Amino acid sequence: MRTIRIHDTASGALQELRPRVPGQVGIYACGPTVYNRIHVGNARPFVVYALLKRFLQHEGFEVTLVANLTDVNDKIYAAAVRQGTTSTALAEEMSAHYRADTELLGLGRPDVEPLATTSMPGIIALIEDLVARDAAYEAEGDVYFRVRSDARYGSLSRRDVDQMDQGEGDDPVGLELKQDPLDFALWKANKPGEDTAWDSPWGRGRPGWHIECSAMAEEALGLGFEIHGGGNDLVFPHHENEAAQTRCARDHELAQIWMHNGMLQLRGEKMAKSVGNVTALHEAVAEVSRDALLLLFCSAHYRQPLAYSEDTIEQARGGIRRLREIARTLVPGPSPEALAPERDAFLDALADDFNTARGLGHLWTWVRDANRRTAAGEQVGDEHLREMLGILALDNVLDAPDDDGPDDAALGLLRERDAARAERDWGRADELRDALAAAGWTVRDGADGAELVRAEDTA
RNA sequence: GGCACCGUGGCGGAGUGGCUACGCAGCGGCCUGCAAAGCCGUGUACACCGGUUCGAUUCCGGUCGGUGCCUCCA
Repeated sequence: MRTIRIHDTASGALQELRPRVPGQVGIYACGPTVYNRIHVGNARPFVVYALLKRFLQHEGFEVTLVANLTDVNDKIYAAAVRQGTTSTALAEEMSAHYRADTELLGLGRPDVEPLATTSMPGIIALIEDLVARDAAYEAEGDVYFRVRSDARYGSLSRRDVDQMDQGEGDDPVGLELKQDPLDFALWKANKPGEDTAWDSPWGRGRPGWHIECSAMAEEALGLGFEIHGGGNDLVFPHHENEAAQTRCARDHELAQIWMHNGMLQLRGEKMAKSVGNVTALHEAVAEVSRDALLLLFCSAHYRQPLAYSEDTIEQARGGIRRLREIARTLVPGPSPEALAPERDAFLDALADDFNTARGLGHLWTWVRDANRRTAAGEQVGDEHLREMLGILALDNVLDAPDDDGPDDAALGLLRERDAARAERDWGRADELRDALAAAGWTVRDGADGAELVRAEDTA
């Protein structure tokens, strides 16, 4: 079990992972608001935290990963009205899409996937506690959080409350009810056009955006859990508010480490629904392949912006091809001890703020050294590589495809070509190679004769 | 305007006070009938200007440029 360090946004420094209960780690990752299908950018945190969980498990930790879905929200109401459906139907439809789309990544499910709509008792109880402590107040059926009641407000995003632009752009009603423009809604009274509402001590209504996460995270993981994650666009206001709510209600911090991933960028700009430059996740998986997409996500440090472009996608595809290639020459079993330092360096890199990019450098060095040994006639065991790729959920590329090998027709052509080559009839041999290529097979001539490789693995 | 982050060789992308990251592409070579794959070799890279230092891409200050957030956003 290595010492794990993770960058904490609140302190701006690496923090050692120190679980409340030794060996047990809770991670809460903010998921999407389900009003349309998620895009590749939304997949980055899903991937980062799923892989972090795998790495921590590899290191011997027991990990509980919680990823919520926001299924009640202004955006959902608005989209439902536009589409002539109910917000409940829309949220359910998009939640199902979200599960199916993320399932395409082949990373399993988070251990808990709470919904705001099924967490109302906890949400309401938390708001009641805040009101009882005078950290929140009711106003005509709304409840607002009193930002200035939290002396540490702004500490996560390093903002000075008195320097902040004040005002809530699109909610003039709320502005009148607030005692301070900085305050934000914990509970919103039901309004015309909103087709869902829940009973509360303040009348029928629904929760604000931030309170659900405070409630659901505490319910699933307790207070002071190890890692709270999400995209860095959530640092303010979402996570700042989440932290403030729990702090004021519980006199305890919600999480120990606030971890934030960088944005996926398309042509230098954040990929976002609001920018309108999105590629749907399910389309990206279909076009890029699940394997290359994961490798692409690992190619840069999680905190850095990641360019999603023809070039970076092609490079990721090339990486997968290279792995498939070496898989053909490795044998099952232990790897040479001399290669262990690269495997260890890979693991050390992940332990140091989950630096997958640095880790991959060592993985590629391992691959090169293994290829060198193979070329020298050594049988190289795949154990190290399988271990490293397993953490990245890419060990599948080492396994032969389940579908059938070359059919009789292809093998016949190969035999014919062997015969032509034996007669040094190069013209005929090349024709047959072209015929095999047309049938989807790439010919590899080696010391032990020719073999066929699926063209999709080499193209 | 405020806060945060970033500017590394053709591209992507780590990292470090002095020692090859790594990958892709290119070039040369080995192997090969040719090719593919693999291997070997190959790049006066650290935005600019000052400062600290024996020495800075790395630390400090400034300039320029970019990205994110500033109550919709992963």
